[in-house]
Amino acid sequence: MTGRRQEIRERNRLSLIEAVLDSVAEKGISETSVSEIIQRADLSRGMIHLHFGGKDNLVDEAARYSSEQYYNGIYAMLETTGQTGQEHIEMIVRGDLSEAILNKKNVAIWYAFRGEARNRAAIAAFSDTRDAKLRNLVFNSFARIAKEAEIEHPNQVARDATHGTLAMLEGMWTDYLLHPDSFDRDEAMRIVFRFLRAMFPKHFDLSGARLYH
Amino acid sequence: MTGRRQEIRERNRLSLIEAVLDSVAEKGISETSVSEIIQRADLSRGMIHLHFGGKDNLVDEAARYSSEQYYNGIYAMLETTGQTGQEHIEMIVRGDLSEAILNKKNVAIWYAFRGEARNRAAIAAFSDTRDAKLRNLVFNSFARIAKEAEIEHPNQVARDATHGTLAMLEGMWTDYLLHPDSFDRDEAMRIVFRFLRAMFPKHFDLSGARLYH
DNA sequence: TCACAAAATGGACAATCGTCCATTTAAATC
DNA sequence: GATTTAAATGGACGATTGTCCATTTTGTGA
Repeated sequence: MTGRRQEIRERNRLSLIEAVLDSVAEKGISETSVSEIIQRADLSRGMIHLHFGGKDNLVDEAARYSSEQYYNGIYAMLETTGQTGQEHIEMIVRGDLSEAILNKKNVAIWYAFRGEARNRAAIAAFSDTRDAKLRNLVFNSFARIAKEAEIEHPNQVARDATHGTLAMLEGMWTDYLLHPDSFDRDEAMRIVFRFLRAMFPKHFDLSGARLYH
Repeated sequence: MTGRRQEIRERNRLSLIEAVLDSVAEKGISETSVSEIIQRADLSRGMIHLHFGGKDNLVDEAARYSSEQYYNGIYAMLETTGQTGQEHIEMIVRGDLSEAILNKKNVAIWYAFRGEARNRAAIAAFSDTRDAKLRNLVFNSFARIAKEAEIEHPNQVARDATHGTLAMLEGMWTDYLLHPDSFDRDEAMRIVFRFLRAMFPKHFDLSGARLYH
């Protein structure tokens, strides 16, 4: 009949990955042991070795999976908006600060992994991949905006804008990490757009993209 | 004679703290074991229990020590500069991005601890303390600047400027964490001051504080 | 110089870690 | 329904973890 066998197998594999993410979010990396993982996944001890060859590989895979989820989320949002550079940027900023992406669990996972990235090549690689993909997306939008704005060094300005915007978003994430309950998403967005308006007054205002100018 | 006894005791105590920081910087928190620590400190196994009551307390103490070092560094720099708000801000930005403070070891330590902060109350508290002290310092400077600038809602603007500036610096640290060798300190500063110039054109230019206006 | 006490030592200890495999379970095929 | 085989189980294993204390070392004051 169907590949029921393989279906169960893949479900179990995914259970392990999600168990790692749950545990990392809840207890941190250093308390995410094999016992902890298999208990959360409700599977037997041997499964980690069977599916991933060892705990470290599983953790790496969980980091990869988590990174992929983030990028998919941002990318999906991008397809629901207009095609101008400023609309893309607005969507990335809004998406990056939205409840769906910037929430307690994701932030806990992301910072836990990054704290270990320096000492785990595989995790560093995924961290880099996520960063590079996003950076490229943002740069392309700013490059279009800078060209439209007819300013002097459009490439240099687009680079600065990319760098500054991503740095600010990163800082907002840290704010959220440290004070999730008092964090104000609207305020965070307003500050980012204040920066963008200063750089591209024809393209942004304090609430996001300016469409007609 | 002198308190030679106590002097050695305190030196050993400090050796343990520094051994933790070295190990966390080099191998990460999860590989910083008691064996690793005492080997680096060149002391005997029982010393951790003797001085700190246990490994967790020692790690917490190391986090506190590291946080204090950071703040002392920034504060010392502040005393070598002028007294205007914009000079203070410039010094904080320069200091925060200087080799003395933003270097591989400090960054590795800081992010490793913060990755665990969510699950360790003591570390979260020091992280918060460092953040609150700096935030207060920056806000006071911006409040003076905003007042001088005679703008409409000086307190609100000072808050936004504080929030935005610290978020950006935070993001720059992350950049450095991920790509320490290609990181460009001057570029990072220029971007921050570009933001500040946009908010307070009479007080900042792309290279820092404007003194006369 | 000796006796005292504070400090440091290093190994014993139980608990936990991650790995691995002989065995059992159950889906797929005949 | 019987046979085959891939998947899952769960305990054994040695290594390593952090704690703790009986013992040794060493600075201090008599």
